[in-house]
Formats: sequence, structure tokens, C-alpha cells
Amino acid sequence: MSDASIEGLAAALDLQTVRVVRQIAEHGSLTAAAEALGYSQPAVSQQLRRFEERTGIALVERVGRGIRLTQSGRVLARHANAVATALEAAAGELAEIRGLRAGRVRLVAFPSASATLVPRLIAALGAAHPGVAVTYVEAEPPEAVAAVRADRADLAITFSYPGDRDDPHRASARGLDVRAFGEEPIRLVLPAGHPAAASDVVDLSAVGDDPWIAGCPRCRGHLLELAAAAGFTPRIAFETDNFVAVEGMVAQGLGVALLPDLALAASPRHPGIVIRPTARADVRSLHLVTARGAERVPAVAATIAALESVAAT
Amino acid sequence: MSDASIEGLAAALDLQTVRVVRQIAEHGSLTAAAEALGYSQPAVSQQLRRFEERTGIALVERVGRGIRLTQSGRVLARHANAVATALEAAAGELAEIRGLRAGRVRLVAFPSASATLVPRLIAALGAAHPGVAVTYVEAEPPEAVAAVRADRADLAITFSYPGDRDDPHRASARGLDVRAFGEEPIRLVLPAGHPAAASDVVDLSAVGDDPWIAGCPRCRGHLLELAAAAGFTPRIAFETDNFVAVEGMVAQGLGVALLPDLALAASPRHPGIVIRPTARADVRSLHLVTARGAERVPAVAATIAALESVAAT
DNA sequence: TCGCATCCATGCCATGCGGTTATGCTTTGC
DNA sequence: GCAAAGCATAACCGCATGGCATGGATGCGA
Repeated sequence: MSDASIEGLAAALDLQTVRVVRQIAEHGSLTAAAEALGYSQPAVSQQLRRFEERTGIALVERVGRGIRLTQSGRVLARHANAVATALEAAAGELAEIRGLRAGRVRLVAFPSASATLVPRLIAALGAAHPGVAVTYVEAEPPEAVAAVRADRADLAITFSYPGDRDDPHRASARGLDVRAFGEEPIRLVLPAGHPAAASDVVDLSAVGDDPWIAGCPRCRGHLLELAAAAGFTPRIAFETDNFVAVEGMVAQGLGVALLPDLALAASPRHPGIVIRPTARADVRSLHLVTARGAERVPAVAATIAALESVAAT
Repeated sequence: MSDASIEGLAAALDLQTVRVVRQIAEHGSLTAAAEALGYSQPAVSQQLRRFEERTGIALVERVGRGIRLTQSGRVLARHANAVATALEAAAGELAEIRGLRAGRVRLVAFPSASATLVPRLIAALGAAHPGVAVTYVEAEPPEAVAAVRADRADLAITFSYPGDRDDPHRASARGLDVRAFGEEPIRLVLPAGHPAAASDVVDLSAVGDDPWIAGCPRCRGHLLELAAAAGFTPRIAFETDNFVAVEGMVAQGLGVALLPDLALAASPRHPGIVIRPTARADVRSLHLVTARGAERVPAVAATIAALESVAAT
């Protein structure tokens, strides 16, 4: 019963009363406390009375035309400072986060963004909001989405090919927020001197008979789709995740390849290759995946803003 | 501006939100938090939304069909424990006081109560409520009242004579609470063998020619009043505050005296004296003086109750 | 001793906070 | 594909909470 009474009391304690008692202890009168709190005097008077009725605990006693705190009142006033201190500490931290003087963003992005997009993003974010801490992890889109879902990341940068079979932004990203923030051209990579390199824009069918060097599984799937649309089935000679290796292979004349812009921009252009846009101006789309409502988190919002400004260049 | 925003935030923080966030952090869902708090699920949902609208701070983000706390939410949850701890400490202390397992009464009483009434009072109070601490100071009524007014005492036991000129319970006790709790007979003290001692009840006029031994100034004033009512002017031979000395003087035949019952009960009865009621059954009244509303303080209420039971015997 | 200023309590009223129930939407698991 | 889980929204409502006006008691000073 003693425990129950304490719990009941703790539930009956409200901040208003605590604040009022604190001011009364400091100023010695209801009127002064009311003024300090920006309330009218009756408001404070009633606040006290309500608390006393609710809890059966007398906080003030009258003496002359004034009042003074009872023992209980003084006890509450003493603890009021502890409560106020804890609340102000919380408010301080929250204000820091809201004002972007503190905060944290855990970023995940696909590998080819690591060399170009992500560094620029982090730099822009750091310049605008030095107080925000950024952590970055590299992961392919499906894993990146999983990281957001599992609360291992706040923000995932992913891509998807048009008509992607297991599009990470359809089934697997359900329950999350996906926003497209740009498109990335897909380039045809040819060995220098390749006949098709003569024209500024190359139709895929023009290299339908060449051997192909394919990238990651999903990139490979995309290649198959584009080739089918162009009317051929690519003969895939090699597969590798490593863009630099792809460029080297193409330079050696081992085949041709499709590479997204960011992958090409990640390293100095290999001298033995030529880059050409595809005739159909193929692109893959870039996405931002977050928990729904995460854009209301200041650090996340700032990151999105920074990403949009970076992506625009 | 940063400070202002912190202050604004601290003012916008309310216990309900803190409690809600705390439960969400613990249980991981609104529904579970609502159940833990004894609320319906929409109540918790709206509580959160209101806070977020009020402060512009997002506390939760949605993921799938559930939610999770944002960084701000976790910050608040962390501080929530500190707040809850402080509140529970306050509630605990208040519950102790309310349940009379703790508390304090500062008692003041007039000297002749020190030997009889007060010890019995303190004993009764201590037996009923061992947790309540009692302090006691001896003071004449005017000083006792002043002590209550100046917050040096919670409860003053005083007396007043009927028609007292500067009645401590009229002018000087204004703004305080005065309650009569009993009357104390005034006895005539005669040397053994005094002729008037032959009758069980003595009219004052029967000893009008005797020399008198007077007590404290206010007692002396009372003596003069009673004598005047009986038709004589007392010849005052000695004055002393000390009741025991009064008894000794009377025993030596130096005069007669009026003494209140409590003063007589304070020491073993002197063998050389005789006690007689006065013909008019004179009494002085006993009072309890407190701050107004002090009876709502548990320890004070318990003392009053104990005093009433003690005074009844 | 008689105003006058001070301080708190009270009555009345408007507002909106904070709760409820009912219901719908999205996601997830079988 | 359907049922269950989980949150949001809408409609409604009680009363806590604050304001204003006023009254009563006290204390101070002329």
C-alpha cells in the first residue's frame, strides 16, 4: 500500500505544481510567484488548491495576509530543483539537435557513390552544420535498405534500374520512405579505336556482337534487359564488381561494358577507353530511403538538403 | 537565442510526454506504451503528435507498421529516467509525510505545561507515530505566538485568562489559527491549617486580608481581576514565576496564592499546603495556536489529535 | 484608529488539453 | 489473400486551467 501510494503520488505530480512551488519557495508569495511564471495570481492559487485536493497534501499554510510553505511544500520545492535541472538538461540536448548544433546521421550508400557523391555530400553537410556527426557505411541497395529498416542507418542512398525485377524500392522497402533524387546516365564503355566510338551516340545494337563485361548481379540483369530491347543477347565474357577492373578489361580489348556515370567518375579516366552515351539515353535512378517521417529529424533533413544541392551539380 | 530556445523547450516539456516516451523506449510500440500507462492507444498517439507540433521536434518515425524513436526521442527517453527518479523521490518523501511515517512538529508551550501536559503529549504522539520528530521549546504565550508567526514553531500551546487585557489570542494572534482545547481550573493554595481550608470550596473574599504571593505578570493581572470581583484589593507580598517556590512560601505561611492546575501537578504536592477550588470555579482557557491551515499538515493534525486525547484525561 | 495598500480566495466564464470510442489504412505473417 | 497487428484520424466530451472581477482579511502608516 505504501508503494501504491507513492506511485499514485508520482502520477499526481505535475510540472505546473512543481514550478509553482519552486517559485513560491523562491519569492515567498503567490503573487510574486505568479508574476515570475507569467500567470495571474488566481491561477497560481487555484493550481495549488487543485493539487492539494487531488493529493490531500497541504503545500501552503496561511499566516497573516501571506502564506508560507508547509514542510511538504518545502520538500517539494527542494525536489523541484532536481526535476527542473533534469528537464533543462533534456531541453538543452533537444535544442542542440533541433538547432543542428548536434545530431547524427548514419549514412549508407552503394559502392560507386563512395568515391564521388558521398564525399561531396559529407563535405557539404559538414560545412553547413559542423555539429552534425556523420557515419558512413558502404552497402548495395538491398542491404542498405535493410540497414535502415533495422535501425542501423538513418539514410540509405540507393539506385534502381528501370524495370528492376527485385527493385529494392518496391517490395523490400515497404514501410519505408523512398524518394527519387536524381538519375544517373548509363554509359557505354568501349576500347579506344572501337569502330562504334566514331559516333557521338551509340546504339547498343551496334555492339551487339562484342563480348561483354558485366558488373554486379543487378547490373548484369539490366544489361540483359537493355540488350533484349535492342534486339540481341549479349555474350558475357567476364563479370566483376570492380569498376576499375572493368575499365582495364575494356582497355585491353576484352570486351565492351555499360557503366553508370558515378562509377566512371570515381577514378581518373583510363586512357585506353572511350565513353559514349547510349542511343536511348539509358539511366538508372537514384533514391533516398529513410524511415517514414525521418525527414523531420533535423540532421536527416539537413542531409537531404545537402544531397539535393550536391546532386544538382 | 539559444538560451531562449532552451527555456522555451523546457517550458514545453510536459510530464505526460516524458512518461510516454519513456514507455515507448521500454516497450517499443505505442500500443504497449499505452497499455503500460493505462491509456488508450490513440491517447498516446495524440500526445506525441501534440508535442511534436508544439516543439517542432520529431520523437518517433514510422517503419513498417510500427514506430521507433528518433534520436531526439531517445535523448528524451534517457532524460526521462532522471526526471522520473526525481519525481519518485519527491513522491516518496511526500508519501512518508502524508502517512505520518515522517514529519516534524515544532512545539512551543508555556512553562507550567512542560512538566505534565507536554511530556504526555509527546509520549502519546511518539507512541502513535514513531516517525514524527518533535521538538519542544518553552515560552510564555506571547512569545509562543510570535514563534508560530515567525515560522520558528508549528504549534503553540498557550493559555489566556478570561478578560485578559492583552490577550495573545486577540490582537497578537491575528492571522493565525486559535482553537481552545480545554480549560484549567485555578486553585487557591493555602497553608495547611489556614482557617479557610476548613471548607471544601473557598470564596476568595474569605482570604481577602491575607498577604498574596503572585506569579507571572499576566497571572498577577488575573489575580487582581478576581480579587476585584470578590470585593477586595489583594496585598501582594511576593512575586515569583516559580511555582515550586510559591508552594514553599505558602507552606511557610508567608501568604496565600492562586495557581493553575498544571502548575500544581508539575511537582509532588508540598506537605505544608492545602489546595482548594475557588467558589466561582475560576479557570483559565488553554489554546492551540497554529498557522491557518496547519491542521492539514499530517504531523500537526496528529499532534492536535494527541493533545485532545491527552487533555481529556 | 481609520483608511489604504497588500495579499490571497472565490465565483464565473471561455478555452482547449487530453482523454474516449469508432474507424480506416498499411504492413506483415500464415 | 486474408486475418492480425499497429498506428492515424475523426468526432466527441469532460474538466483542468487560465483570465477577470471581486471580496475578505491583514498590516501599515498617517
